[in-house]
Amino acid sequence: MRTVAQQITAAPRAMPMIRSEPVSQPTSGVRCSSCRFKGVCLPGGLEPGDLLLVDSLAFAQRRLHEGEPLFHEGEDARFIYAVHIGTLKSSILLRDGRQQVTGFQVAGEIVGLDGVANGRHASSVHALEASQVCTIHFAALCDLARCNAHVQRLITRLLGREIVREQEHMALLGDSDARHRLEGFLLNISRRMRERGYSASEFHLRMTRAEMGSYLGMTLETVSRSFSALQRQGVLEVDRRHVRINDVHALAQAHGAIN
Amino acid sequence: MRTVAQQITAAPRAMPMIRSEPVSQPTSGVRCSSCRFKGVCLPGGLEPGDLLLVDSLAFAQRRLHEGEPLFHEGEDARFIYAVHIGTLKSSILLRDGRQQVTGFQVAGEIVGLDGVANGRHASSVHALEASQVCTIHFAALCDLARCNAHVQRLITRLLGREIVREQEHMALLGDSDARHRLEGFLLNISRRMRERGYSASEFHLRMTRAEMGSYLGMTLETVSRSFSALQRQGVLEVDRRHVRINDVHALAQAHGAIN
DNA sequence: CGATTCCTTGAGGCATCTCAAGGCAAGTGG
DNA sequence: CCACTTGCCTTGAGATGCCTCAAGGAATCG
Repeated sequence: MRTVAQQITAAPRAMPMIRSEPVSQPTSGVRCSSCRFKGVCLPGGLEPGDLLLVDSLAFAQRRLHEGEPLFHEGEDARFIYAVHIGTLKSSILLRDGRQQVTGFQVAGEIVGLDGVANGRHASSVHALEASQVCTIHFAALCDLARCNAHVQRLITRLLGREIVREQEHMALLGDSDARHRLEGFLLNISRRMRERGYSASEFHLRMTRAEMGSYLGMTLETVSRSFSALQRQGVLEVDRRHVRINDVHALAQAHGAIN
Repeated sequence: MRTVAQQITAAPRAMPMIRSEPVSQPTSGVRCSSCRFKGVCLPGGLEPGDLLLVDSLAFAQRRLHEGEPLFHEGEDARFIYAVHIGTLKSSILLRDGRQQVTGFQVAGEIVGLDGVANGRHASSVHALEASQVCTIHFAALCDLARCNAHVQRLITRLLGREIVREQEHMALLGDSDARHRLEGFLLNISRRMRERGYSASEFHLRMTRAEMGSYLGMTLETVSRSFSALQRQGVLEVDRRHVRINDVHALAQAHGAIN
């Protein structure tokens, strides 16, 4: 239990609370409870009562054009963002000036969590297509957590999942074979598409070969050649960014088992 | 560098390791407020009053022999752990059965955060030398957070820092040149040694060439050759696991600036 | 229609991997 | 105390998968 006094003194000192600050055009008032992605997104696993609590934050929306940055490495990090429509890409700057892609985010996924450690973003995020995000004032969310253990657990899980996701990425990068890395990437996309009600076997990639390559630790030429090789093997059919996996289950089996 | 851990290593004779059996019984009652690492460890940045609150958890200690596991991938994750003495290694199992090292932890660093997402550890942790950890019941820590916003912020920062740390590791892996990756690794160790009051230029590595290689995405032979090359260049002197960097500052400069 | 961006494919080079041999230090057992 | 074993490291030689460089095709756009 906490006292009212603690609640008052502790809250505003950490971060100034500016709730629906108009970063761009605030299409204010989007609520999780009526969002089609509530199952997989921020409030995933929350009970109806707690969901209403999160609704009270009434996330402002922000639209992004293709290529537009959401935020840059080093910038002030007061918000985290949930992808509502579209696809984003996260990246970090390497010491030699190259950009390393650390992730791709689709609807229902969260970006900006790298900023909660010290209030500065450690990565940059750009839109790969016309997109829309919910801007979530992190301090406000934390305030909710103070009144509600479920919301507190939510934040912890959110950050914890991000840690696991990054570990999975490292496991992917640990694969010594370029073709296998691409397979793993495509299977990952496939699963996320399925979880969102889209086809697991046929989808449209939103990123360039170079961006895939950066994410997977290879050059764009090697990505291209790996696609061609997988097509020759009859694993998939690829036409530019459109991919059809012939047998997702078989591929997953083969990928998991064989070297 | 002489650490406390080395004094301990000499004493006990090697004994057969039985996997799941806890070797130590909790030496209860270790408190953060009297720990030499309180500045860099879990309670870093906490004010004295809040520190006493964390003290109330009175962490049980657990001793680990060299090579002994702290926990395994897939196991129930109710605790997180702070390294009190010694060095740990975290790793994940790749789909081909190989073990990929994801991190090394020294005194004052936290392991087990990958388990807070869904209550199962996503990685395994082993002791690289005789070590000692504080076992922190995560749910109990979260309970404290409910009474105290600073502790809540502490947990968030803890998880957030882990996210940033993993991103830094990915940035390291993104470096295309093996020698540069090794340099980056040594500079990282150097910084952590300095932060703990040890020499930044001379230290003893606790892991094998193979473990370094796994962490850095190269074979043990390439690690060895890279060490030799750096020695030939006059950057450092290496004798087995003992490393002396001739000019840390110059190396950091060169590493940051040049390709 | 030219400019641009993205992708594919080829040829050659090279950094790293693989395989192999040997050295050193520490532990083990006679 | 000394052979023997074991684990770890170093170095060499050859193989290779990926990178670099280069050219050209296809879609998109102003």
